[in-house]
Amino acid sequence: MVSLRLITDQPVTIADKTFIQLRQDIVEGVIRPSSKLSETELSTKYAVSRAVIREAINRLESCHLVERKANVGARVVALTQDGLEELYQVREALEGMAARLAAIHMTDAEINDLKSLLSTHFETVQSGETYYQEAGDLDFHYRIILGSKNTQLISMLVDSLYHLIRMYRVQLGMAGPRVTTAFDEHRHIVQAISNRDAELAEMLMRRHILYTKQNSQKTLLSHINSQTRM
Amino acid sequence: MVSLRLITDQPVTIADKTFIQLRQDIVEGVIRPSSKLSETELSTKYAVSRAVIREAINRLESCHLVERKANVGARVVALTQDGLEELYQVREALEGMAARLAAIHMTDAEINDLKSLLSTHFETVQSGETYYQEAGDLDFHYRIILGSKNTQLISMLVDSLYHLIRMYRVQLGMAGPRVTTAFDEHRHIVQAISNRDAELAEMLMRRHILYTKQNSQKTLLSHINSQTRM
DNA sequence: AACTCCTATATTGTCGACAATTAACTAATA
DNA sequence: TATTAGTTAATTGTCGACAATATAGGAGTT
Repeated sequence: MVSLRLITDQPVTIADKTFIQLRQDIVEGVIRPSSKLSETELSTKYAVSRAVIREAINRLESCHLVERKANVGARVVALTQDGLEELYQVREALEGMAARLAAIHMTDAEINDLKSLLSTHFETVQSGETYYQEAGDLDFHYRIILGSKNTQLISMLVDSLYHLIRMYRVQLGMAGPRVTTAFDEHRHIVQAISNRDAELAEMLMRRHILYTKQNSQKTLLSHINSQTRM
Repeated sequence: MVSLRLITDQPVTIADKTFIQLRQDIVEGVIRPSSKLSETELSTKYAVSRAVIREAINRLESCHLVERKANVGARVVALTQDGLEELYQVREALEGMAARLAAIHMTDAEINDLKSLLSTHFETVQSGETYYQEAGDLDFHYRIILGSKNTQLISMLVDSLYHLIRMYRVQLGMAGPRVTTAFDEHRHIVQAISNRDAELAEMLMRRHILYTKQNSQKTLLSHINSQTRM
């Protein structure tokens, strides 16, 4: 139904697996930001042919995880404050629209699932654990994104933007203290979707992402200050 | 500065040229929608190796101009009403944000250029020619998009979304009667940007795109009705 | 010593061939 | 006749080799 081959179906071809492996290694910093990607080196390292590596690198370029120059080669993107800012601006626009469309297109059953997911999170918060867990937060956002039923939108967010954001999160250690506040924001968004108030859902989602951005930037700044260089 | 290698720099490699040629042929309907892209066939047709064709097809997939299935092959996307709807939803979100950012980041010189571009268009309208010319309209939108100074945003709009939209326009013959009204909308957007009113600029751009969408859908509908199938 | 030009080396770009998979066709059976 | 299994043909996936380009280093000159 949706074209997210790499999400719904498991990878079938060597190039698929290599692409996913490379992406993971880049996102998690095994391959450092700004470092060069030598095709021959990687082909021996991952035990595949250069053609496979080339295809993987091409796909990574489409995700904006690496940058290529003709006849020179590919480098992993650098992590900069401007880059993070740009990312969150795009995310605000796209995911705001996703929330708007989700309020229109999600089925009642899907909305109920979303509510029960929120309840589970609420219990987690009450039990003292930090709510803003990677997995839980991602689950929440993914459901709304998928709820938009817009394949273009879904693909842009899930296939590229989220991996880049995760790269910043993982490598600059952005756990953040936004524990209970984020939960309330989530709750209000779900309420708006449940009321089929598309306008409000978009607005609340955009504000939620704006807050998240400000928090991330603070974390990034302190991270830069604590290091000599990045 | 900006990563738009294929926009700013001219293509240097055979794969670049082939990609651009293939993209043009798909957008302009030389290669029909929903038709299969045989690698061997294309490699003989364009007189390049299969590896080059494969790389081109991979890039086309990233632009959402073709869809691939592993071990089966690639097909040109189909032109559907839902597809057009999805496209315009994404465009509204992204280009609205672009207008917002342009109001913040465009230099005074760039804004003046935009104003003089508008004046040129005004004269064209007065002289009786239709304003909503492909070239003029595109020029206007591109300047605002580039004015956002957000490379992610720019890349998404210029490298993929706009080619898809143009594919619909060209193949379904959407010239549209939105002649002078579109001009007024453009004028108001420029005014908002000139006033550095980011909020208003985004809102006006979104409405402008919404109008364009409704117009396109009307054209598409009548196009479908005049044909037995599409 | 600084600069330019040239050469050598390493890396990317391109190609044709082989391997693996899918789709179509045929034949056999219920 | 419909269905299933097997076989064949065609297409895609993968690979290693060769060609073209860029970077680095050294020789020569001012």
